[in-house]
Amino acid sequence: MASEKLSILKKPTLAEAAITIERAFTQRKTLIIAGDCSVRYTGRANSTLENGERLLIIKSDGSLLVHRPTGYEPVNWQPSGAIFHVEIKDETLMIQGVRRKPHESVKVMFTTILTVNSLYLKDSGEFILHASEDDMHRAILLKPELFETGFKPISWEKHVEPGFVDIYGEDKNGKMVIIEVKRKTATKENVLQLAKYIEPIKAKVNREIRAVLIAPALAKDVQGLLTSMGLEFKALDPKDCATVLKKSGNSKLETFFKN
Amino acid sequence: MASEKLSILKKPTLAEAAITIERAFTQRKTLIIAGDCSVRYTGRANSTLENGERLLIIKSDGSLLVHRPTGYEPVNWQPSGAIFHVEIKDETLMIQGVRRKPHESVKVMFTTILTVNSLYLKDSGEFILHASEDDMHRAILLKPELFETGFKPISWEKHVEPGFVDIYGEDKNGKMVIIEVKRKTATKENVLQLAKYIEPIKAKVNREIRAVLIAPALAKDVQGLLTSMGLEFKALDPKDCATVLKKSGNSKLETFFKN
DNA sequence: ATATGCATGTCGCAC
DNA sequence: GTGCGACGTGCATAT
Repeated sequence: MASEKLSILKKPTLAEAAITIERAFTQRKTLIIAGDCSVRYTGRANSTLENGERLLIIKSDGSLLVHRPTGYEPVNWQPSGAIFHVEIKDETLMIQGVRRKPHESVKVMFTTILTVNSLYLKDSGEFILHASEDDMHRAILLKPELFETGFKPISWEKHVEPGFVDIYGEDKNGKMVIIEVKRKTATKENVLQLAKYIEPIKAKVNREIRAVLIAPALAKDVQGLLTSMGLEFKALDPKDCATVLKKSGNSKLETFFKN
Repeated sequence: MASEKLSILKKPTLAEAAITIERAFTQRKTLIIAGDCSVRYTGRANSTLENGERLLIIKSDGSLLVHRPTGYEPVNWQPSGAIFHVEIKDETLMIQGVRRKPHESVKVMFTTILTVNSLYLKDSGEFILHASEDDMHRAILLKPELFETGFKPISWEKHVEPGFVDIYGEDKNGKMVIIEVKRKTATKENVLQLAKYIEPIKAKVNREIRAVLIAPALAKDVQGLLTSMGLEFKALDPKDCATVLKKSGNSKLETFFKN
């Protein structure tokens, strides 16, 4: 009973709730509390949230979420690493999560509690995401003609002041190519970023350089800026890159990485 | 009974769960489901999550969250606006949330369900956040000596190619001042951004210009870059700005905005 | 509708 | 620890 996998309270008193909550903390369970509360945050900024019915979720790693009945994002939160404290005072159940570095605190004050769910969740399932920017890098390294026939990648994620270059190599004429990859429609910012990367390289190596932005699309008004700065654009869909990787597996890629 | 504010199932069968879930959708309630599931996402990218015990939250506005037992962020999600579909097949309860624009889908397949909470949440409490970057703008406009005695702001959020300038004005000697405000430690990126902005302005107006970065702090290695580009830095804490605004209220600020 | 920039962004990775 | 950039970023705002 003390260590049941699952305990649920329906409309408990604050005192009853407090006991289950405390126990959940010591047993490192996941807590879900629904009820009428106000919230106060102090830390990197300050915020107040007046009374209303919300969901409070506290995980065993010390992360905290306050969710209103609408919206994808939590209205208040604490990333993992917080330490919690519970107390009842003046007909109010207060749960406080405190975190250092940065120092910040979320206080949730409940006046009424609808439910408390305390449960032990076991989860070791693997999560895999495809079609990231990194997948695009790998796909281009694996199959350089995704960019251009004759392109030979030489290096990737290369550190050059003032930052990193995603991929660089040589085209079929031996001209140096610098590639910046984006998984979303490329913006003005991205163009400026690429421009600022190539400037010092141009200054250093005394060769002609092609600077290429690879992305699924280009923002509408950016085309002009791009060409005026002497940069190139090549359309490429991250999903297509994921497909390429899927087809050829990782073995060939590892060979590439080794040399 | 049909429209109870709060219904909770403990270790229901999939069929029992499905009924409560369907009802929650039609009644626009908030759903919390805990159980063993796998998840599949298709849309801007693709992802798979193998079996494990998680929390699924579905709100009445069509937002969806899948939370693992650790971590602040949901492992899978759907922003508000999704439409849901429930079905049981092959000993599996599948909940699918589909959204258009962009077209994407999250499928959660439950093999076991620990709990279902279906609840109606009423929340009209006001949320107020202090110490945003916008608060910093307003504080400087209201009390220019936060930057420098004798500074006279002229405009803010002014559009100048290739972007916006946060605040501009004149110092006590009548020299033009361009200010970029950041609420966090300023990075190399921020410095370069400011540099990019002032170049075209310098070219246009044929006057000397002071370019100032205002932020709570400066990243370690950036000081050199900053001075080498002829930019200035002024430390300012967003929290202090919030205090300034709190003290003087908004009336004076509105007067400023009017003129 | 698209573009642009902030966020208590969070998170992971390199130095 | 700090710096730096990606993220299925989400979100509001201005055009």
